[in-house]
Amino acid sequence: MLDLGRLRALHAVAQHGSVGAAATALGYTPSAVSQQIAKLERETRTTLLERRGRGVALTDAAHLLSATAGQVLALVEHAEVALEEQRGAAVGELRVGAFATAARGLLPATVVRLAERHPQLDVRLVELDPPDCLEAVARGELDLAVTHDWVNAPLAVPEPVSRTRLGEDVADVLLPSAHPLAERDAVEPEDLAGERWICQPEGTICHDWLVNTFRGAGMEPDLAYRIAEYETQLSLLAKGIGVALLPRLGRGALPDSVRAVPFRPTPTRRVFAVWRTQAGRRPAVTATLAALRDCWEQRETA
Amino acid sequence: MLDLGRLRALHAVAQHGSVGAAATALGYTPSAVSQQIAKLERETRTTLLERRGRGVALTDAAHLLSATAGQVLALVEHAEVALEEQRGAAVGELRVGAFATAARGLLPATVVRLAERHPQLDVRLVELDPPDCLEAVARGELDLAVTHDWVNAPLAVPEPVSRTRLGEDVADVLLPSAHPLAERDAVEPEDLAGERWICQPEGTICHDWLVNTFRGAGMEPDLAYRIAEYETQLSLLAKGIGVALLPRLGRGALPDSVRAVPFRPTPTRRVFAVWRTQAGRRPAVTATLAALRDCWEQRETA
DNA sequence: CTTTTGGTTTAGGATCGCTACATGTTGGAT
DNA sequence: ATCCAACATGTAGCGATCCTAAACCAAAAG
Repeated sequence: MLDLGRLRALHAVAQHGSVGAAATALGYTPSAVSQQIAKLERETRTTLLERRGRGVALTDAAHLLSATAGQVLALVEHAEVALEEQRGAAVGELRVGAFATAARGLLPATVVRLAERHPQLDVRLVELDPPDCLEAVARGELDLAVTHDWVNAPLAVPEPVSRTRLGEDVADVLLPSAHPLAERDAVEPEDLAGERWICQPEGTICHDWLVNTFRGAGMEPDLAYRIAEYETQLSLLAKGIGVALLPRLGRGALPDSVRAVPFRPTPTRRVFAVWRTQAGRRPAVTATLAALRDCWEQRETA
Repeated sequence: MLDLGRLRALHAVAQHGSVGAAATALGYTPSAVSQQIAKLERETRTTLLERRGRGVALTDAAHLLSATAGQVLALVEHAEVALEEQRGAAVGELRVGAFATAARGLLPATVVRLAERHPQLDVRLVELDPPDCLEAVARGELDLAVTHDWVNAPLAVPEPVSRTRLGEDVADVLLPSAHPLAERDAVEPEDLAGERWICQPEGTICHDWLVNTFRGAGMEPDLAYRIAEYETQLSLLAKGIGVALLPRLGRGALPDSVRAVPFRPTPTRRVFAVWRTQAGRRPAVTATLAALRDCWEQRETA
């Protein structure tokens, strides 16, 4: 493998026409340049310089080599500049995870905003449950994730992971419009005894919250429909065959056939962004955090 | 000015995925590679590697730098080749890969011939399966490789790789001399129903060919002995406990206790030499191709 | 001839870059 | 819970490298 310094020496001689001039240009003594080129000749087993009168002339091989050396040097210089530029710019691939609701209600806007601000950034999004999010981030499979917790199960982030709170997400009870309670200001567990619930599968926060709260009131909710998909839940609601507890985040506009009524006590979960602390210095990560916060604000004011 | 050696180290880490693998590929210790990259980081005032679990991950800057490093290395290699070409002599190190049979039956003669004709040439030989051969050549870890395909799985060479056909290799059935079919002119699958086969492991061409051909005739071969090593196969044959399908290339003289009988349909594979197209102008490569062709001829006439 | 200009060689000291070995983590196996 | 294997990094030291300085050589100019 040819040495870059020697190539530079040859190139300088080609450009400046003499060993001395090249040496001055490079800040060396002529001796150094002469030695470098002698080494290059030994390495390539080629004659590069020929004495011509008092000066030197380049052989064909030297011209050839000098030409590619010029390209190489330009490339390397370009790379150095690019590095400098890139320091502070958000570029590259960023793998983001988010729980389903956030993936629906928060991330699309964030991805669009990032694409506007940082066209060099390539955001990959994957929907993932909160515990998986955290693991994936810790393992480095994700660069950043949006996750949540709630009071009964606070989020414990492992050592090398940082987090920041984006805000709080409140869940309401969704009722068919024809339901007797549909126009109430708020409802409590006691009001909803005997209802058939549309609920996410076991292990999700909505499920746990519901079961917990009802048991706290000495009751057991009837979880008749275990549905993971948001649209499915909505169409069950629209048919009027059950009630549901659904977070505001990512809920969108409700059809006329469904009403949202606040629940007491208020089901609240805290939404976080998490990332490997080490990667926090990546401009791409800080830019995404900023975009997430912006989009969260915008959502709240809307 | 960035140092080429350090760029190469970074590029190797990017390609091989770990410091250790890169070190092996470059012929250094992991410590050396680690130090090189640490220096590169200091030079560029950039973080390039991040510890991730037991291994490392490249930062955005590192990916960027590695990409241009790849270009630079390609350019430099191109320049080296051009120089050598200009000189016209086959010299330097030439890393050659070959599948097992060729490594046994073709390469030894080739290496000897090359050593006679081009004493300056330093040939390194490594036995490698065909798919690995192709990859290694494409990645530049080998300068040239001898590989093969067969009709059911034609060889697809990636873009920057060239190939030339050396010839065809035919496989025969090997039978114990005492076998009733041992003196036949040819045998067919039907003749060999119920035989216990000595065969190479799954994934090898002999194995696939055998299974394919028998299934085409509505039968299933009984692959009783899965042996990779040629000598072991031969000694099993000599014991008379099975039959085998073995290519003529690299077979050598058979002991009296074993007979070779042609098979119908004839199992044929095409043997190729492959090399990076760019390196094809290296005299060392063309000289080796010539030597390979010569030795193949000689083998056929023998 | 001598001088001037320019390149090469040699000697020597600073630095570099490698290896060997020790250390620190992590993740899987017992 | 504990050990072990895999992997990366830190340290010390030795040999190679690369520079400068100074001597040396060769060609043109006076």
